[in-house]
Amino acid sequence: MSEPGERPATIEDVAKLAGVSIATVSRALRSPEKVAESTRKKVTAAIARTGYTANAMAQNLRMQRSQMVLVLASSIADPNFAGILTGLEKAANDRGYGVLIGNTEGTSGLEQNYLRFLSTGMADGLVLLTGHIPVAGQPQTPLTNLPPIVATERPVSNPEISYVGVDDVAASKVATEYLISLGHRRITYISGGPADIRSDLRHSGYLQGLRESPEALRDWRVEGDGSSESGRAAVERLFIKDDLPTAFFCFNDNTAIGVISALQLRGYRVPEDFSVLGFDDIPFANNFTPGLTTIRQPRQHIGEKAMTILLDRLANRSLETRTHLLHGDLIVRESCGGISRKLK
Amino acid sequence: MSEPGERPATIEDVAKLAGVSIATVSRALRSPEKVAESTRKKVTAAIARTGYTANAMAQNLRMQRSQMVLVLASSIADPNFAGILTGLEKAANDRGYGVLIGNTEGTSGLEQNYLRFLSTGMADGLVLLTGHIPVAGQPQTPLTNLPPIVATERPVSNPEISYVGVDDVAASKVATEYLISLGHRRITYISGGPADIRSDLRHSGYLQGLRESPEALRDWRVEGDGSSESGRAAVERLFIKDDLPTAFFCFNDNTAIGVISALQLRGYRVPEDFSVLGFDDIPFANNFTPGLTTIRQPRQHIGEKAMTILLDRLANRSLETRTHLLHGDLIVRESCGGISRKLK
DNA sequence: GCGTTTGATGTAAACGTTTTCATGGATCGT
DNA sequence: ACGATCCATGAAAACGTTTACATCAAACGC
Repeated sequence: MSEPGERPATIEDVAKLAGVSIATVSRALRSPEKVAESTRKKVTAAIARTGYTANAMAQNLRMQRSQMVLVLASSIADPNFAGILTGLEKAANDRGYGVLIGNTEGTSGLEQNYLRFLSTGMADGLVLLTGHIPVAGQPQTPLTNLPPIVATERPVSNPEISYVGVDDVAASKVATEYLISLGHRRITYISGGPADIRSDLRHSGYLQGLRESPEALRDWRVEGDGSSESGRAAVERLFIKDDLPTAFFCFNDNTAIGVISALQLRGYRVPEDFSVLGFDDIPFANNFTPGLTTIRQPRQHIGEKAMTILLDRLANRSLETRTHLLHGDLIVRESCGGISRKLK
Repeated sequence: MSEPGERPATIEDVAKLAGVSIATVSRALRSPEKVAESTRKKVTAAIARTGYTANAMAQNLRMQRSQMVLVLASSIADPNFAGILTGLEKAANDRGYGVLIGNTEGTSGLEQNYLRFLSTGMADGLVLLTGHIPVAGQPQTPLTNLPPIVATERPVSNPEISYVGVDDVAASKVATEYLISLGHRRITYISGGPADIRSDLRHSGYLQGLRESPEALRDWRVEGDGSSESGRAAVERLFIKDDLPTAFFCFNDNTAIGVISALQLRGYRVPEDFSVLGFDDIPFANNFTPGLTTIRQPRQHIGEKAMTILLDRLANRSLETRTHLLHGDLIVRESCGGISRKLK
């Protein structure tokens, strides 16, 4: 029904048409068992005729909620973002929640700006992909009384905040052991920069892996920052010293790609001359030549789990904050090989 | 100051503290010129003391709007999505709007589901990245009385819907002319599948490019579907016939990557033996080896422009629907070369 | 000085729901 | 047959705003 120029039908229109009160219409929709079969039918018919849909603003105002979750990311373009968002979105939608996104570009100003969704009640909960708790610069913004928050992708050190992510330490250990099993004894870890906690976690997993095989034990860490450019730079620095590893374990796939292209530029081949192992399994890892051997982040699962924890918390505020680590599989492609050819 | 367990301050708390009516508080905030300097100061002070922030639900209910835009995408993982979303989000945020995202996965069921945001008034406008107008399967959902809609990334053929995107025809013509200028006379176009209008647009740009040079004029179109796998398959089919081009103009970068890897697998080199030109300039085009020569989509600009048009329309409903085409630059990297070496 | 304009403020309606409480009729147990 | 219980429904309050309208004092023109 609903004519072109017409305003949307309200609960009152339905009530009038069905010959009942608005309370009954509301009940027929929200708790049908409380209303007589016969009148429920009348209401249903009236709803169909009017094309009524409940106004969400009015509902949410009355019920003091928004059915909306704010997702704050420092970069939408991050290769991991899409997968995680897919998972977040799916879990939210399954439970009737909407996902509001905010791109902070790492600036505190934008971050503050997005927090308005929380303080005005337009969002009930917060998912942080930024790696830090939004700092309330203004005295106005009360850090106390925060809504439920869950961090993903990058951990946040705060007991009030749940975290869901891959088990960096365990996965890095597996990765390192794999390199050792291929015969490598000189393995460099290229870090993701000092600001990123994950870089330290992966480093410590790498150390645990090395510890299994005493002859390989050398904490050989070169600083990078997670960009492919920093991977290239790291390789160049190693060549200057002429002290070279036979394998690289990189903080992420971007770095690994940088490492590989730097090596290729110098005329070396991967995996024949050097092995390179990444982290993330970004969508492109498979299209790269050579195919990247890497640790896969179960991005979608991470997103789903994070949203589930958040919504559970929203439904039951007394729930504990949790930190939930998911397993990251080693994906073997072509960028790692045996030590045979050079050994040095 | 807002104590821990306390409920957020309302306009009434502020009014009481300032010794005025709630109407005056509202006016002090929305139209300060209507309130005396002295009382405005009292109100401001009271607001600071209570930490008051207006409840958005109440505001929006009263004002019959939501300050929210729904973005419907068929795949969040699409390499173009992040850039466009960044632009959409930026423009929306600049004007106080929020961005609600919905991942339809191409299924009509999910699509319908997300439309609830529109019909319940949780969103004021719609951005479509799906390439089609959501079909209302149920008689309930009235296609009449739709909110302002703008399509991006994929055109939608409907006069009621604005469109913002790259000028596919012009850009494809430039791409083809570039290949011709390198000396190529046998140029294949690998399509993006029958379902995608853009594939036809790019094809017709390709034809226009060929027309400039009579000796190259051969409408040589091979069907693909936009995936790298389909690029690979297209190459294989050409090799079976043993009728080979010297250059490939591909519907998108994914296809181009598939084409290149198929050629490399057969032992050919790009660009020495074949030239391959893509479309999109996906973030990875630069990291691929060889670097992809391609047409760059100004993703962020597209997003910003689309959102601007939508919000303008929201502010002034009588505005015309528009279709706005942006220029796509040719980005020259390494995947295209002269014809010299083989000529055949 | 007296109507009239002006300016600042308060009162109350409205936005569209959900839900508590009251009401009245039917059903029950005895 | 009568009080108690139950069930379906309606009236009205509440959620937190914005804004049309009323009010009243001060300033104004003459």
